[in-house]
Amino acid sequence: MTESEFLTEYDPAVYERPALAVDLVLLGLRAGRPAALLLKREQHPHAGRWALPGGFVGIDQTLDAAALHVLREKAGIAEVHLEQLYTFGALARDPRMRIVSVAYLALLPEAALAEALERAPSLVAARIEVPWSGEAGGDVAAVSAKGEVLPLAFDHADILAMAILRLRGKLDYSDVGFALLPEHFTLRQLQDVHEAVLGTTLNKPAFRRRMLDRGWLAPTGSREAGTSFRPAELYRFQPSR
Amino acid sequence: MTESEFLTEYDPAVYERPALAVDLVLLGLRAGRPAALLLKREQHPHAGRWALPGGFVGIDQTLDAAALHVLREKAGIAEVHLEQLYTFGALARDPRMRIVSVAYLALLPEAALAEALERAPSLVAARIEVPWSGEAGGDVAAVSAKGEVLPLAFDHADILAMAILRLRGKLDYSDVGFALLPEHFTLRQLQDVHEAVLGTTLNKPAFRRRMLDRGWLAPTGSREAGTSFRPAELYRFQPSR
DNA sequence: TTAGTTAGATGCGTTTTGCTTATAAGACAA
DNA sequence: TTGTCTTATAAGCAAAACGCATCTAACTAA
Repeated sequence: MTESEFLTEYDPAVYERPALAVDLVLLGLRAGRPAALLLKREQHPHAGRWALPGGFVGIDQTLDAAALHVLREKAGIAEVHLEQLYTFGALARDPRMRIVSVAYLALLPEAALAEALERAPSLVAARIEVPWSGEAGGDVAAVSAKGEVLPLAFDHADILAMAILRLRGKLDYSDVGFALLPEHFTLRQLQDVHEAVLGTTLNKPAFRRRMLDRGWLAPTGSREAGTSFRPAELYRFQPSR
Repeated sequence: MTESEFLTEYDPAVYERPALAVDLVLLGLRAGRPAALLLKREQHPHAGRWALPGGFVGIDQTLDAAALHVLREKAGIAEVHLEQLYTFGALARDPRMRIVSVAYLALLPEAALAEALERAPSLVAARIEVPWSGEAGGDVAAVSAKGEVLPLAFDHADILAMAILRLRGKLDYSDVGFALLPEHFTLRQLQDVHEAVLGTTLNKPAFRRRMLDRGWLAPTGSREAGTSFRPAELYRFQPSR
């Protein structure tokens, strides 16, 4: 959009249009590490490689709706944090035809991740390793539970890298961290989420203070159960006062 | 992109595709306030309203290339900071047909902004006002030099809002601020940029210390000229050490 | 020389942060 | 019942960051 001359002269049928798709990074934590849900490609191109779940954008579908559709149909989940990441438009992203893809980031609490794995058996959770090269964030690697490096299809390594980097960047000034936790959680669990995403360890008292001072945490009054030591207070996320 | 079944069954010719465009927020500072370059629409729809310069994405054009093309053709500039902002895909953004638009943010130093106004006489610089509603950032308003509120076309108010918000968010942890300055600049000019973007005043000694400690500033040894008072040291931006 | 103006530096109290240490609360075993 | 183990939570303190007022430097203009 879009100057007048351009559009009035523009006949939609004349110019070939790129196909438009969405790709979803379904991100959660497994064993204290970031993990994404991937699908093994059976057909060419990139048969045998691992891809993000995705789908085309219908002519009467918003981008968000297309992403939600993929979330429901391919992962069997809804009700998770979903945000647009970035749009990838390299010419040869897909060897078959020109496809521009709007990447989305979905954040799954552990339960949602397990549920997705159950409902969609073709999905596999792969640990995502991001070398801490300063801030640049070099090449990511997807690693299976057995420790094998999974080759990624298309430009999906770039998309995964951007997802992790975005998450890292937003973590301590926004409330995205809570999207990876169940409704009730302890401060230690919240810190584990931050440490997993950042790939570092954090100072416990400082982290507690910072989080409590934010005003986002409401104590529930109850405590975690099943520990063999002092149980921690359970908190709820309370959006901005 | 995109599961195998989906794609092999997908015949590009069968499904109607959204048109794909780019829209550019050409942002600079005028008289200490953020300003964007807008075009008055002459034709329907939204004739008489003001729009961001934009254009369609060619089938053999990357998104960045399409944005650069608009930058050169419609504003007569190149060599400015250009980054992808967000992709807008509401169904009725454009009443004529379904157009998905990838928004880009270009940051123009004062000289580039003036140059664009000269080379593309149809462009008008409009001050962008963003109410400081917490962080949410309510409706933006584009205001002409004469103080008139310019009605914006399509969803371009949303795009402008996102541009300003993104800039505010990145300002103090990234180096985007320098993209709005000439090669040599004083600390006061840098502070003016930050104050203009944030819409607040900043503490001078604290700002100086913070900026100098970042290690991004290299003193040139020369000083500004033409002042009727003590001239300030000129600095250069030196990317990350 | 003096007044006016802004650059740049200094000093200091307050707040934030990192880190260490102490106390509290539960399970469990003796 | 009591002591031990483990983690939660709180308290204390030094270092760093920050906000703010003030002081000095450098230049023009009269």
